[in-house]
Amino acid sequence: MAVKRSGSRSRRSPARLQPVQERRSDPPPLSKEYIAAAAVELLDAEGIGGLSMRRLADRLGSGVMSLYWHVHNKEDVFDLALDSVLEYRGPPHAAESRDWREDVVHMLEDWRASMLRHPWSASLLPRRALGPNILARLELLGSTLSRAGVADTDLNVAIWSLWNYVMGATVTRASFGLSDEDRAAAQQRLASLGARYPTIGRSRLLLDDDWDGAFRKGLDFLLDGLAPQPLTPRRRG
Amino acid sequence: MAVKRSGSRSRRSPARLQPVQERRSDPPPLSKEYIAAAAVELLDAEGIGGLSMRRLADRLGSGVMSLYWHVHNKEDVFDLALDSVLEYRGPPHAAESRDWREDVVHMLEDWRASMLRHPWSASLLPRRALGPNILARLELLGSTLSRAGVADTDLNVAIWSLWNYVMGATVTRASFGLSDEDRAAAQQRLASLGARYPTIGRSRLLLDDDWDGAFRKGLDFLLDGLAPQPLTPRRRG
DNA sequence: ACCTGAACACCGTTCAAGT
DNA sequence: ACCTGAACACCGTTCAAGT
Repeated sequence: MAVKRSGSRSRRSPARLQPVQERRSDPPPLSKEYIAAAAVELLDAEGIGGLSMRRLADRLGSGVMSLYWHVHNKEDVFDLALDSVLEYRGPPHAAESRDWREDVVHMLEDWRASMLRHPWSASLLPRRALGPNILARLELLGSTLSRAGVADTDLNVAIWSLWNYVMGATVTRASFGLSDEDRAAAQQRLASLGARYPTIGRSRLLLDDDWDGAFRKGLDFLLDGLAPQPLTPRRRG
Repeated sequence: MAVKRSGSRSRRSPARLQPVQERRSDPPPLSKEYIAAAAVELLDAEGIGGLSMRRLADRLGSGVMSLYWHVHNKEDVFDLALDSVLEYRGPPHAAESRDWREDVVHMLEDWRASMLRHPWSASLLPRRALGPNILARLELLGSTLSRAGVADTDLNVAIWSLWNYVMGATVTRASFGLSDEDRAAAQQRLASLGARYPTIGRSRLLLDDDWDGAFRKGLDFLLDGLAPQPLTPRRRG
């Protein structure tokens, strides 16, 4: 039974120094986190065009303008949604971390996978705001590379190269991976223009769909270059 | 005398763009190309949020709905604008082409530069539609790599890896390169959270601004990997 | 074939006000 | 501190109609 909170209001005992406990009322409290979560749901369900402040408020059971108490504007909502989708728990057995390269690959594959799970995140991508989860990923990437022996002077280049590659791969994949028949149609169009585009027509560029494999291969090339001498992993005991 | 036009829309807010310059008083032809050109101007001047169908029509001196005869919808306008900005004349002395690697680097640096000249293009990026200029670039890239000796089975991976890298670098650069003080502020914030992000705080990741150098370096690593043995250019005669 | 205004169903955000 | 509705200044696109 949904006992209305309004009734229990009078029952409020003047409990002494109540810790900052939040009351769970049926109209939810409306916090930044809660707004972000609802935005992600909406974006997942309706895509990037489906998120409006009104619809978001609707979903949260609040008035539209209530959102603006917690959030600066719609851009802010996008920033929150993007970052909230990029939490990272770290590579497996991080404590032991016997192979830095394996760790880096795990981090970057997870990054890409997290975004592809929410394809709208790719189209949000050129954003100035770096949320805590994104920063944490950059930090972890940087510290791992650093521990692996990348010199301080090369560290930023290494981080940005890898970041760029991951972002580009994600954006591309999000663009072209959507629909098989779309891609087939595009390749068809390409073939019909065969004279103009012989090479990519022949190679069936738009039909090739080993995206994961291609991602991994390019990543390996980058890593080969960024840490030329294959450092032996930290020797154990 | 452009009586009809100036008369009808005299209620104007004070600061409009380009008051008299392009009022040629000729009836504008209104073609796809013309619309694309106007869209690019508008996007350059006002950014991605500044392009609306109404404003575009205004700039073209036509009614809003006239656009829809030439264009399917607003997405279509974005596609046209993006592609129109990506024309490529080819590498220098293409006919002689003594060094494939030099050519590829030129193509990709030009690609990135073209987009950075119109920063809105980066935020348009995850698009399904490949216009003729984009396809021409892909074709030229593919054929150059192929001539350089990249095996057919590796060609798509090579093309996509390079494309991904370029797109990612462009998107990132467009995001963070905008304002110096923004970046300084962000790095400042990072420093204040120094405990949480020691590595990228120390490396001053957000302040590093040798974007061009970093781009070139990562690109070289990729090219090293994609064409491992430095093939001598096709012997002539 | 090409262009048009009016109308519809939306937007994000400001503001003054309510608790 | 937190939430609200009304109002403003916009949107993209459908439609029926005009040349």
